[in-house]
Amino acid sequence: MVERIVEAGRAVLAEEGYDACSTNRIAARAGVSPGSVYQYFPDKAAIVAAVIEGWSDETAERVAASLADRVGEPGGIGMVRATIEALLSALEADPELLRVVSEELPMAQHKERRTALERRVRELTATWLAVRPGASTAPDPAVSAWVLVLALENLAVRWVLDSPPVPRERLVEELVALVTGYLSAPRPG
Amino acid sequence: MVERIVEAGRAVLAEEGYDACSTNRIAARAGVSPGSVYQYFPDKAAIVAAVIEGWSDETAERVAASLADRVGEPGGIGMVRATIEALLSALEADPELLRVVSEELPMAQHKERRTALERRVRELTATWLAVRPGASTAPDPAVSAWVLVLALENLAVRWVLDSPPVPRERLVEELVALVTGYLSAPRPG
DNA sequence: TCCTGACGCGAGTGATCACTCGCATACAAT
DNA sequence: ATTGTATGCGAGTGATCACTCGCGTCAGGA
Repeated sequence: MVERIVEAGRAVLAEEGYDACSTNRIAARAGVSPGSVYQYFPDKAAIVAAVIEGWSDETAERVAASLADRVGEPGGIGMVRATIEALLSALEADPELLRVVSEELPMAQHKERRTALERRVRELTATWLAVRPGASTAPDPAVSAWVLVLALENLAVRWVLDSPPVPRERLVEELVALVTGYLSAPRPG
Repeated sequence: MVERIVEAGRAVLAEEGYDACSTNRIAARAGVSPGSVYQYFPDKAAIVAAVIEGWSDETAERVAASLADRVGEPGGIGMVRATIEALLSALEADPELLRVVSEELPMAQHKERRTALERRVRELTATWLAVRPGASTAPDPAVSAWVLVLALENLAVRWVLDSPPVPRERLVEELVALVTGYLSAPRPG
C-alpha cells in the first residue's frame, strides 16, 4: 500500500513533472483517497523523498556494484570502460525521472541523498585508484576521485538528457580518454 | 526603477533563497508597492528571468572574454590555465546567487539561457581546439569542446558550492591536468 | 489658483493546495 | 445478530501568494 503510493508518485513525477505533482494527483493516480495518503506519510515531502530514495538506491547500486566487484582486480582500461557503461545504463533506465530529479526538483530536498550517493562512488573510486598499478603519478586518490566522479557524472547526465549528436560508443571512448588522460597527465613536482 | 526591482530580486534570491522570494517580499525590499512592480514586469517569472539574465551575462562575459582574447594565440598550457582561472573567478563573484541558481531554481525557467551560455563558450573552445598546434590528435573539436566545457563547469561549480578540502591552486592544477591529459590521450584509430 | 493625468500605492481577491476530520464500511470477536 | 475497531474516504479548511483595482498624490500647464 505504501508501495502503491510511492509508485504513483514516481509515475506522476516522471510523466507530468514536479509542478503537476500535487498530493491529490498522486492519490488519484494510486487509486486511493487523499486522506489515506496521510496515514502512511507525514507530508508531501516524505512521498517525494521515498520516490527519490528508491531511484537513487537503484542507480547507486548499479554503479557501485560494477565498481565494487572490480576493486582489487588488475586495474586497466577495461575497468574504466565497464564502470562508464554501468553509469550510462543506470541513468538511461528512466530518463524522464532523471530529468525531473536533476532539473525540476529543488535540490535542497534531495541534496543529502545525492551527496551520499556521490560519496559512496567516490570512496570506491579512491580505493581503486590507490591500489591500481602506477598509482604514484596521481598524488592524492581522494582528490582524483572527486574530480573524476563529478566530471563523469555531469557528462553522463547531460548526454542522456540533452541527447547531443554524439553516438553512445563515441561518448564512451571520450570518457575513457578523459579518465586515462587525466590519470596519466604529467604533474608539477 | 526597473533596475531597483531587479536589484531587490537579486538580493532577496541570494539572501533568503527561492522559497522566500515572493513578489511582495521583492517589492518590500525594493521599497516599492507590490502593485507598482506589475507596471514594469508582466509576472513574477519575468523578474526572476531578469535577475538570472543579469548574472548570466556577467558570468559568461568574464569567461568568454578570457577565451575570445586568446583564440588564435599560440595555444599552450597558459591559455588553459587562464581560462580556468577566469571561470573560477566568475563563479566566486557571488556564491550565494550561484547556489540559488544551480540548486534552488527549477531549471526549466532558465534552461534556455544556461544552454545559450554553454553553447557560446563551447564554440569558442572548439575554435581554439581547431587552430591549436597538434590538433590532429583530437578528431572532432565540437565533441572535445562539449566534453571539456561540461566537465569543467560542473567541477568549478561544485568546488565553489561544496568547498571541499582542496585548495584553489591545487584545483587549478587538477583541472589543467584534466584538460591536457584528455587532449593528449591516445585514441583508437 | 485650479485642473489634469500619470504614477504609485496597498488592501483586497481568487485560485491553488497541503492537510484534516467526521463518517461509512467491512471485518473480527463475542 | 451485535458490537467494537480499524481502514479508507472525500468534501472541507486554512493559509499562502500571484496578481488587480480603485484611490490618493503631486507633477506641470493654463
